[in-house]
Order: sequence, then C-alpha cells, then structure tokens
Amino acid sequence: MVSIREVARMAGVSPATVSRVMNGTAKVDEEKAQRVQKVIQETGFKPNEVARSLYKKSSKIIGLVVPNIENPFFNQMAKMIESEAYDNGYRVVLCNTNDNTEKERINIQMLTSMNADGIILMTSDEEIQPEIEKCGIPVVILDRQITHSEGTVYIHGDHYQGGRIATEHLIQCGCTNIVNIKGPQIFSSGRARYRGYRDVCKKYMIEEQCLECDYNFKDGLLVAEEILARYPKVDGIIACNDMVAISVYKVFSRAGISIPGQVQLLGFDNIELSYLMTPELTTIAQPSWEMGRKAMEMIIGDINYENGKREFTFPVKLIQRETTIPQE
Amino acid sequence: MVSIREVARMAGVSPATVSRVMNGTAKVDEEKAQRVQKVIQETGFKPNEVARSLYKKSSKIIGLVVPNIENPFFNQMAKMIESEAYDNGYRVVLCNTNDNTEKERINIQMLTSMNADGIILMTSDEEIQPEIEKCGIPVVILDRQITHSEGTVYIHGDHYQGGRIATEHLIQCGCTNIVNIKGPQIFSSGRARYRGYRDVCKKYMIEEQCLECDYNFKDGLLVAEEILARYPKVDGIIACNDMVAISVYKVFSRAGISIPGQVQLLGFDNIELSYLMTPELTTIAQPSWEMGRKAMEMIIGDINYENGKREFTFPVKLIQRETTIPQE
DNA sequence: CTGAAAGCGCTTACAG
DNA sequence: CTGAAAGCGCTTACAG
Repeated sequence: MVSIREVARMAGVSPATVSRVMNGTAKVDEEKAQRVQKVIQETGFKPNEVARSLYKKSSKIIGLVVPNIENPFFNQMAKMIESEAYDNGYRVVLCNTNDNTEKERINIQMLTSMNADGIILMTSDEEIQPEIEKCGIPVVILDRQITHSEGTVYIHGDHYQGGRIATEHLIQCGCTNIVNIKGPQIFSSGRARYRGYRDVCKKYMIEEQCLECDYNFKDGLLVAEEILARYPKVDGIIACNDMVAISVYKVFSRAGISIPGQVQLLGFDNIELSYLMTPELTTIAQPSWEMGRKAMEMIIGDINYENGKREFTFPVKLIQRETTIPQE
Repeated sequence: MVSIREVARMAGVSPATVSRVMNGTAKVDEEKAQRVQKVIQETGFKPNEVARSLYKKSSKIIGLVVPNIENPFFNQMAKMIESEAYDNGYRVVLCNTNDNTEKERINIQMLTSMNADGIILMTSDEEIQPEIEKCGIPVVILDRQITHSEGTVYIHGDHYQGGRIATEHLIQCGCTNIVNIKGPQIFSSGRARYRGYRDVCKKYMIEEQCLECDYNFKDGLLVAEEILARYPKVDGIIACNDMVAISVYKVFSRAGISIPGQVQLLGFDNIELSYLMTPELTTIAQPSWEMGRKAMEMIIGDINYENGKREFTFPVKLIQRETTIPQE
C-alpha cells in the first residue's frame, strides 16, 4: 500500500496537493493534477480511510444492528436500507446481535469507535438508551421501541393495529376458539400486538388464550406442541410471526389437523416464505420498504426536520391468503 | 466523548500513562493507576478505535462478505463464523453484495481501508483475485472458488460429490427422468455440482436434462414452470439449492403433481427450512459449522500453518427426508 | 495555485 | 515507573 507521501514524491508535489487532486477540494494547476492522476493510476493508490476518518470524523458508513440474521424480516429490512444507503453514497455494515444484549452493546461501541455516521438499531435491549446517548452519533430505533426514548427517533409498524386486525380477521373467519401466540413480551412489538388481541377479545367478550414464543422456528415448534396439548379445541391461531406460523403449520399437519380446514392460521411480517409455503400463509404486512427508507432519511438528513417529529408509525395491512377463510 | 488527553489531565498523569493503564502494556505505579481507572469510570471514556487502529494497523474486526443476505445458507454460515470470531476476541461486520460485483469490490475496499484484520469472502465475482491481492490483508475464500486462486485459501464443501450423491440417490429412488436444475454456471458451486450430475448420467447412460437457475425463490418459481412445460415426463428433480426446491414444490403442488408421489425432489444446503416444510425436504448438507470454524482459524491463526495447505474440501452428506423414497 | 505545519486521538520507542 | 516526542496517514487552515 503506497501512501499519499509516496504519491506526492513520485509526482513531484506535496501531499497536500495530492489530497486536493483526489478530493477536488481546491484548484490545482492542470499540469500537476495530470501528473498526480497518473501516479495514482499507476500505483493503484487508495487513501487510507482510517486516517481520513480520524480527521474528518465521518466514515460514510452506516451501522445496521439486527437482532437475528436468521429472521427473514430483518434481512428484508436490511436489504431496503442498504439499497437506500448505497444510493446516497453510504456503505452499510451489518452487525448481528443474536438477541444478545451484551453483543448489542459491543456492536454499538464498535460502530461508534469506527466513526460510523449513524446507527440503525433493531434492539433486543429495551434499556439500551444510555448506550445510545453516550455514543454521540445519530441513532434511529427501528421496529422495537426502547424505554426513555424521548429524543431518539423511532420508526415502526403499527403493531397494535396489527394485533387487532389479526384477531378481527380470525373472528370474521368464524373462529371461536382463538389462541394467541404472543411474541416475547420483553419486546414492544410483542406487547403491542398482544394488546391489540386483548382489546378485540374484550370487545367480543372472548376469553383470552395465550402462550409466549420467541421469534424463531425452533421455539415455534415447541409452542405448537403445547397448543396441541393445552388447547385441543383451538380453531384459530395468531402466530407471533411468519416463522412461528410455519412451525405451527408443520406440527399441526403432522398431527393430522388440517389448516385451514380445522384450524385457521396467520402470522406477521409477510416474509417471502409466507407466499412460498403451501398453503400460502395469511399474514400482516409492514411496509418494510418505506420504513427502511425513512430510517435512512432520518440518519443522513437532518434528524430535526419535520418539526422535530420523532416517532413514525407505519400502517400495517392484512394479506389474506390460504390459511384463513373469511365467511361470506 | 472525552479524549485520552482529558483523562490524563484529570488524573494528573500523561496520556502515555493512561494508555498504559488501559492496555496493561507496562507497569504503572499502583496509586496512579487507581486514579486513572477512576477517571475512566467517571467519564465513561472509550478510546477512539480509529486513532488506535491508525497506529496499530489492526482493528480486531473481521469482514464477512456475503452474496445475498436473504439466502439462509449464508446466514447460517455467518452465524457460525460470528460465534467463532467472538470467542476469539474479534468482531465481525457483515457486508451484503447482493451478487453485485461492483458492490463486492467496494466492500472489500471499505474493509481494507478500515483496517479489518481479515476478510472472509463468499464471492459473486470469479475475477476478484486482483482486488484481493491488492488489499494486503488475509483473505479466505469460502464456498465459491475464484480464478487464479494460487496462494489464496479456499474452503468449500465438496460440491462435485454433492452433485454425484444427489443424482445417485434419485436413481436409487427409481427415477428415470431426472431434471437437473443447475445453479448459476458462473459460480464454481454450480459448475461442480453439474459435473457430478453429468458424470453420474454418463455412468448410467442417462440423457442429461438441465435448466439453469439463480439461487433464490423467485427464479426457482420461474424455472419450475419451465420444467412443467418442457419436461412433462419428469419424475425426479435436483434443485440447485433448498430455496429453489421449495419453489419447485410450490409450483408442482399447485399444478396437482404430488411430491414425492409423482416427482421426487431434493435440494442442497440443508437450511433450517428444509426440515420445516411439509413434506420435509431431502437435501445435501455441508458441514457449515466446521467450515466457518476453519475459515476463522485461517484468518486469525497463521495462514501458513498445516504446511501451507491452501485448499480445504469438506465432505457433504445426504439428509434423506420425505421428498424422496429410496426403493428397497 | 501550493507547500510547510499543525492536528485528528491514540501508541510506543526513547530517555531519564 | 513515566513523560515528551514522534509517528500512524490523511486534511485543511495559514501564508505566501
């Protein structure tokens, strides 16, 4: 790796001039500029970004922290964010926390100390606020809320409405024995959806029937077995996300219970798979593209625009497919 | 963000001493050390890693470049690698290239210029070798081979044997009209598996029947339709990976063709989903855990150990599940 | 237009 | 044991 000094020496100019040619930050004599360009070409010189960012305090890197890289919902989101970022001249580095709060902290620190220009955080740790404050770079909270969030930007789908819509839909499909597989109640998404379910139950004077489940296949399998054992009369299931819905489908069809014939089923997130499975899964979709876009906008734009608006709630919608059958 | 200078001032010592206390790089008077520790505590001082890495030329960061973050195989791999890295005191940042060779180049440059200690590369660009050479940090090629690879470490599953095993298995299941959905032939994985298929066809004097397909759901759907149209007599399908197998299953079951009743099917990679779908998918597994581990080992250990061995081929194995039925 | 100098925030020989 | 100094590779006021 040649340095700027080498290049300067070879071109017979000062390092400052090389810098100016590279960055176009000032007028440089045409002929000298040519010489510099030529040397850069020949040597394949690439400026050291570490040195550069030490001075500039910017790296054109956005950090994206996700709870679990094996959850397609986050990957979908990541893809959107990435594409937005690239279009704006930023790179994005992905950090997977595996729902480990310790790793989440470490990742935020790493991103901070590598001079990331911003962090988009899908957190697994509601109490992460102090860490965020400390890091001193723009942070956008995505999907899952944190406590003491005043002042931090929060972008999310309307999970509460999601919970309501899901429940109303199953009722409209004629289900009278609905089991709600709650997402982890340590996450705001899980809590809000549960509240939606609960409120609709109240409205129709239906008794609540809940279990809790992590957002992954494995736990979904376990919980599905439990439903079989505890709620033999179930005729409708709200899974906390599509992954869990897929697990439920598997366990139930193994048990000889037909979906949607005997039990109707829906999930959340509208991951690509929900459309690929057979039967196609009914689900509640979030506008992940718009959300990702908004997240980038807030990071790279002025975080204070829109009158300092800090919270952005995006509408969710029902994607009715084959695991539920509305009654006429 | 306080700097080391601040801390030094507050503790009444020099920056050098603070540095020594932080890093334990030299003996420091106990009492002074205490003072420094106290100030670090109080101020929450974290050293600027950019500055540190500018000097040390190491960042304790491993870059992991993946072709497509929506392919569970890569995520599985990433998870393994991450866990290995963490256990060894490294952080990993993930870069998604979306099979875009331009982005791949940019990501490698970014990783280089942020002083990553190594790159694990699952490439989409066979011609990336010059870029690798230029970057001057340890690079391990994973899963997909590049051209002019002498000297670079290459870790991969035995794709050729995978192709053979898959074909032999379908034959053993009684299939006489096997269609091979080749992976992209611009990737070594796709080519090697195809060669395996071809050689087994020759051995049994079977005529080749091939289509080519990208490693994703969407293209899988298209290719499946094409099989329906072009090969009505098909009774066995080798999908280029599990994602494509899932797509094939969907299209065929929509078309009223029973799997494995009328057509037997298998995929590659043994992603978690292959076990979750109904029926469970027969597939060829790679030991992704061991491969990820080896990749990390090569990056952080001496890349020249094991007598300078450069290529590591890992055995694959058939996971027979429900989409194929071996004959007695 | 252009170079010498100072500085980004750390670390580590070098003296003492 | 410890501080002043030099240096990591850039960038940008500052003078000219």
